[in-house]
Amino acid sequence: MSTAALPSLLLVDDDATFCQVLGLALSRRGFDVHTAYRSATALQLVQTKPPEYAVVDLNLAGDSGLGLIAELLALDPAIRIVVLTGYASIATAVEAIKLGAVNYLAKPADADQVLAALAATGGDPTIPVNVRPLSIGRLEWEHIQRVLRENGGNISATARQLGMHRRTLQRKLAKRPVKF
Amino acid sequence: MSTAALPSLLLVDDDATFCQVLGLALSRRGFDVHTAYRSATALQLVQTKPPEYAVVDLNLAGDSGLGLIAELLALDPAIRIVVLTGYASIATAVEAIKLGAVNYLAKPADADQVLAALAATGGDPTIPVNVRPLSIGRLEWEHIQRVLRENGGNISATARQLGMHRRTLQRKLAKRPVKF
DNA sequence: CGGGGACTGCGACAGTTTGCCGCATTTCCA
DNA sequence: TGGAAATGCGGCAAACTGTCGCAGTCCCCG
Repeated sequence: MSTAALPSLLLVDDDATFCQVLGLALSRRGFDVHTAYRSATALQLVQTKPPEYAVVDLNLAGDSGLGLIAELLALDPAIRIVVLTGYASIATAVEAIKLGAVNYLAKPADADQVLAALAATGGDPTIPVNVRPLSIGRLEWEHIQRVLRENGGNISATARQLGMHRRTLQRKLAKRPVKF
Repeated sequence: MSTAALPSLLLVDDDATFCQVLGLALSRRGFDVHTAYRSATALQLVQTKPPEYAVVDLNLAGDSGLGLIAELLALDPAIRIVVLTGYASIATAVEAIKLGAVNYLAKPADADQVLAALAATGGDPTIPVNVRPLSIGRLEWEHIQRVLRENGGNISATARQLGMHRRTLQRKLAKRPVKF
């Protein structure tokens, strides 16, 4: 197939399997997909030829994907970046959008959702508001994520501040966020 | 304490009790606080004299607070708006930031957290940064009390909404008779 | 360069809490 | 007033938490 007119898309995720699956799905939908498993690789790719779109995971080995967002946009402010993470939290979502991402999705998300997110326009005040409050588990997850960010990712300091044992915090973080 | 240079803050929330408590706390921290229980009132207030800061809830009776964000900023792009909601979601957080809010918090949040959120990335040196986050236990307790009140004290309904077993909620409520 | 000192990941184990059952009473309205 | 819904509580297995320990990694400082 011709790559001449295909919009290019950079997929950054340290999960190789996930990359393959999503990458293939996006290719089928008419994207010229390139993949990187870490920030450094992604930046190299972008320097030679900036893509039009990018899908970035947050939990990349080493530095967080948040930093990558800023670096990608510094190289080319026109890239439309969507964050896609299995450890979604409001705190990181806020940060990602402030940094210039166009959207933020929680895994699992299929190719269509990613596409919709990439295409999303600016602020749309018509988004419906949740009908039910956060569950205890979700609230706890959000709170932990926020404090963790305030402490620059320092687990020990966060645990102390939260009055919770470090081991317990570790175990909580190892789990995925609770839905709802 | 001089009142000459107090920064003005608009608090928009349909929960009158919540407004009073938070409003008082913010006043004590050196803000000239004005309160509105609905969007229309808020807009009127802003037209006469735009505040420097605003704290808005998302589920105002009638239209969502998201729309209000856009309208407030249309009247004065310099207002620093923080969203504070009991029905937080990543989707609305993303929208709020895109619309121009500087931050997004889930209730329960105390006045210090609100201040920290207002100050975020703004580099406003007048605001103290010394914030100790709520412990997990306290956060949970506040949240439970809030939802319980919304459900008129109905334990079964609250437990359902919180995705928690009714027996567990009973035990939690029994254990902590409103001590801090 | 060699030591603290702090952080991190993780196994193990006992003590606590939660999920989930069942059942006897109230409460609440239609 | 009848029945649905809510409540209070006992009990048990499963899941979670608090603790301790240990090894490995970073980084600063003398």
